[in-house]
This record gives sequence, structure tokens and C-alpha cells, in this order.
Amino acid sequence: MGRPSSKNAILDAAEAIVLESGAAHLTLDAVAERSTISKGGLIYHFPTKEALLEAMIGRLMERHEQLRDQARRELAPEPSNELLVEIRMLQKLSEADYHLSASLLAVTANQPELAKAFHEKYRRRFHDEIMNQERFERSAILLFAAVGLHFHDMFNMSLLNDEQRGMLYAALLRLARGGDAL
Amino acid sequence: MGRPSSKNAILDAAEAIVLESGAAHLTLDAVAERSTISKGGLIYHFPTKEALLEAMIGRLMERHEQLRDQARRELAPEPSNELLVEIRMLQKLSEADYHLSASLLAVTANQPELAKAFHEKYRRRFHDEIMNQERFERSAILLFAAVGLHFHDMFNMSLLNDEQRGMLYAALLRLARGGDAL
DNA sequence: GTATGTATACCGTCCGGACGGTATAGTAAA
DNA sequence: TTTACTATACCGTCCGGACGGTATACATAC
Repeated sequence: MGRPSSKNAILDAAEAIVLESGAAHLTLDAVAERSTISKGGLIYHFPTKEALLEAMIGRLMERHEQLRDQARRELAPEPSNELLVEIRMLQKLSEADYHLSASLLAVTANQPELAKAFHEKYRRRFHDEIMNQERFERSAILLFAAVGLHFHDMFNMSLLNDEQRGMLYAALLRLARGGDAL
Repeated sequence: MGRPSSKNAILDAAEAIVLESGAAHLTLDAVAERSTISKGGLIYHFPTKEALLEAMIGRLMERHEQLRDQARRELAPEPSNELLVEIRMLQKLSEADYHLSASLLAVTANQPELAKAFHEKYRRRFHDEIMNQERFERSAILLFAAVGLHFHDMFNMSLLNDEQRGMLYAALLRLARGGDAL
């Protein structure tokens, strides 16, 4: 065997379980069964459950990064604007991304070691490229507004319908481009 | 005994455990021991763990409501402005509130039944009193910005120092009062 | 070209412990 | 007599993780 996709198959299974049944049902046995790999094989690839969760977070962060790149390419003609890129990326996230993010973030709330993997890249971006600007309050408000909406969606707290969400993102993007009216 | 504070003593113990050790260590046995109440007594008051969590969420929401009332009183001379109240309330939350909110929210992420208790009141306020206004985008951006910052603090994602946080809240409050410059 | 060794990639089973919940017998105040 | 417990003993389940074994592939040596 030795198929190189075993790890990915395991991660796929783990994601599916979280999305379908919630992180509470994410057990090693369940992942093994779902990925049609024995528990021993699972442990071979991911020695501990924490290692598995770390890999799940890693893949999610990669996906975010891909979406950011995609957004950056789309916005290429415009002057470089990381705040704009970040808002577009958040807008692009799918419902599956929401649920997965929420579940994994929830897990990290009780496992501080994992939180590091979650936030490290994010922090650097957040801080250096977006926050350290002349108009700090303006950038911060726009970024936090997008993030706040994202969190609402993540935890199913938002009551916005698609139209309202669209309007809100439009307003945020306009302001991130330098628009003045709020 | 029959002291009326038994329930509160139990909830105090449960909160302390979550704050000190994380929700992962919130077991019925631990709560009983910490509150110097027997496990039987604990089960007498909270027949299931879910009932206990629900009560914890209820108390947290009550505390938020109290802080809102407090903020409303402080702002009384000004024209009624629920958006302003909400932002001030979020600013008032302590670190203990952060951690408790984060932990309980994390728990609800995997127990949808609990999420209802968490969001019901919040949703009504959010929707009816703040979002249904003429300048929808403006209100939404300010509210989501405050909430986004709050979430960052909850999950230890924010890199803002106290000065920056103060500046940001000042800007949000100014805008919520009708200020124009962003 | 066969024997030997070694690393990789698993399989299947088992175990210790924890946890939520139950049961029961008794106590003490109101 | 009901309410509000205490104290203790269990039960069934589940879970993370350890362990011993197996199959394959490849390299090296003789």
C-alpha cells in the first residue's frame, strides 16, 4: 500500500464527522471506521488525537490561504490592499468552512496548545499588514466588522439574510477601498 | 439545610472550574467536590449535565443583561441608543467574562440544543432593536466591529494592547453617537 | 539470485480510566 | 410528611492509547 493519500483520507473522514455530527463525535474509532483505516493505522499517522486536530487545523488554514490568494488575484488590478483581500476572503468562505472553523475553534478553547497552531499565521498577518497603518481605527473597525459577521455566521448567531449580508459586504468592500460615506 | 444559595454555590463552583481548568474538566464529580455538595445533592438540583450547563449559560446571560442595564443608566442623559448601549456593555466585560463566554460558547458549538438558550435573547435584541434601522449598514458595521473585537478577546486572538483597544472603543462609541469621521 | 535486513504502512485487540448517571439508605429541618 | 439534602456504592459506556503482529517494498550482501 503506502498510498500517499492515506493522511488526506483520514483528514477527509475527520472533517466529514465534524461537519455531520459535531466535534463531540470526533473519536479516533469513528475516524478510523469512516476512513476505512484501522485504528492502529490511524495512530501510525497521527500518534495522538491532538496531532490529528493540529493537522485538521493546518489544512483549514491552508484553505483560507488559498482563498486569500484567489481574492488577491481577483483584486490584482487594484492597488495592493490586504484589508480588502481579507474581507473578500471572509466573504468567500462557505458554510462548510464556517462549521469546521467553529468546531475547531471550539476545541481549541479548551486546549491552549492547539490555539497556537490556529492563530500564529493569522496574528502576523492581522497585526503587521492590516493594523499597523496610519488610520488604525478605520482599518480595525472594518476588519473587526468582517470578522464579527464571520463569527456570527460560524456560530449560527446571525439573523442576516443573504440580501443583508450582501449589502454589508458591499459596504465593507467600498470602505476598504477608501470610500468615505458610512 | 435547604439554603436557597445551593444552586448558586454549585454554579459558582462550576464557573470556577471552567475558568481555572477549562470546560474539559467540568465533570459532575468535580463540581460536587468543589461546591462541597454531594453528587446526589448536585443531581437533585441539576438532573443532567445539560441542565447544569443551561443554568450556567442563563447566569452568564443575566450578567450581560445587568451590564447592559448599567450601561443604559450611565448613558441615560443621552437619547436612547441601543447600539451605543451594546458597545458599552461589550467594553465593560471582564476577562473572566471572556473566558466563561468562550468556554460555554465552545460547548454549545457541539450541543445545538444548548445553543438555543444562548442565542435566543441575543437574537431578538440584535435584530429588532439594532439592525432594523434606516442606516442598516452603518449600525451593522459598528455592532459587528464591537462583536468582532469581543470574539477576538474571547479566544485570545487579539493582539491589541490596552491603548489600542481604548482607542478603538472610543472610535466606535463616537460613531455610534452619530459621529461622522471614519 | 537468493538470503538477510530494514523501513514503512498498516491491522486487530486489549486495557485502564474517566464520566454520566442510578440506586439506596439515612438525616434533618420546616 | 415533604423538601432538601449527605454518603456511598455501583453500572455501562466510551475513549485514548499501547501493543504485538503482518505485509510490502527496497536495499545490501554473498
